Amino acid sequence: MNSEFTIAVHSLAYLAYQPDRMATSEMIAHNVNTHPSRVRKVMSCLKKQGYVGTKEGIGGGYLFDRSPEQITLAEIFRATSIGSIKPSWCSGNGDDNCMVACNMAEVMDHIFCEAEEQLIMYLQRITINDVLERVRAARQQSTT
Amino acid sequence: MNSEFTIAVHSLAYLAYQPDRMATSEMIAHNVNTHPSRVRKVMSCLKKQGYVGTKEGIGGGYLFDRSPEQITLAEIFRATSIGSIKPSWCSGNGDDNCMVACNMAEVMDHIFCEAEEQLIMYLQRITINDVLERVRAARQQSTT
DNA sequence: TCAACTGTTACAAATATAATAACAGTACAC
DNA sequence: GTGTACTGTTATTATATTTGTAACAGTTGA
Repeated sequence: MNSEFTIAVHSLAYLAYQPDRMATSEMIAHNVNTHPSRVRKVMSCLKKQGYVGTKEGIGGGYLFDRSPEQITLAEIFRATSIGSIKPSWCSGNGDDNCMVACNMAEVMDHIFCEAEEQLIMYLQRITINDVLERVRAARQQSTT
Repeated sequence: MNSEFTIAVHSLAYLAYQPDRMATSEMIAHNVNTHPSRVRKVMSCLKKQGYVGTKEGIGGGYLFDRSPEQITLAEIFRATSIGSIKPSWCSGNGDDNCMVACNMAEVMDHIFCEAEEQLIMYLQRITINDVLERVRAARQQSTT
């Protein structure tokens, strides 16, 4: 799977963690441990879908546009990584006369598509707020 | 996801399609449209798990060891591609003092792990025989 | 003992992913 | 206005992963 999903979730959790302040791409990138440009690319996508607000110019950056309890990971997955379950390689057709060779790609495609739907149903149950709660719980455990 | 899963499923469906004859890696590779060496690598793995029988030497090749109705795609996935849902890149720790930065990798890891379990549960419901049936159904549709 | 296989390793080629640089556009401070 | 600090976007380079291919030891049967 594409790691843009990870970047998006981490960035949103970071925004949820400090809800009042605007965060610049540089701040987020430092927290996520990647390049600011990559963060901007992902956040630009999230902005278009209405998940975050942005402000250009001095004092600008990113801010939540909806509440962290409303946004599920399913939505983020759809925005950033739809179709990434299916491998790019597909078993082609080396034998025109064979029923299996001719139709396997289509059958596998369908299987990967449904598999992704299952995945999305699972991600539907997790919100950005849940992620932040889990982060808090993980911290708790590592200090005991 | 790793395409070895696709190669494995295609190969097994091909074996199920002509259950009496042994198929060589070359025959399978031609049908799957890849290199015989890649097929041998995948099949070697399936052999170790007891899904297919192999015979070396003249007249050798691969043959089903269990019936196609028994083998689910979940088993094949586990044998070939476990762990491949999770992206190799993970959001690292650029900020030691931040709870989010420190624990996000662990939280995401857990999410990907559970997501994979969901996927496996879905694949559990599909057997190699089902795949062959779907191939037959696809053929049916394309001729009408 | 030869031919036709598998099993395995090593390496080259192709592709995908991530990092980085660069710069136009925007908003605010002065 | 002009400078500064930001986003948005594109292009390019570096790195990692995936796939294809070759090579050869080991096995089996004619």
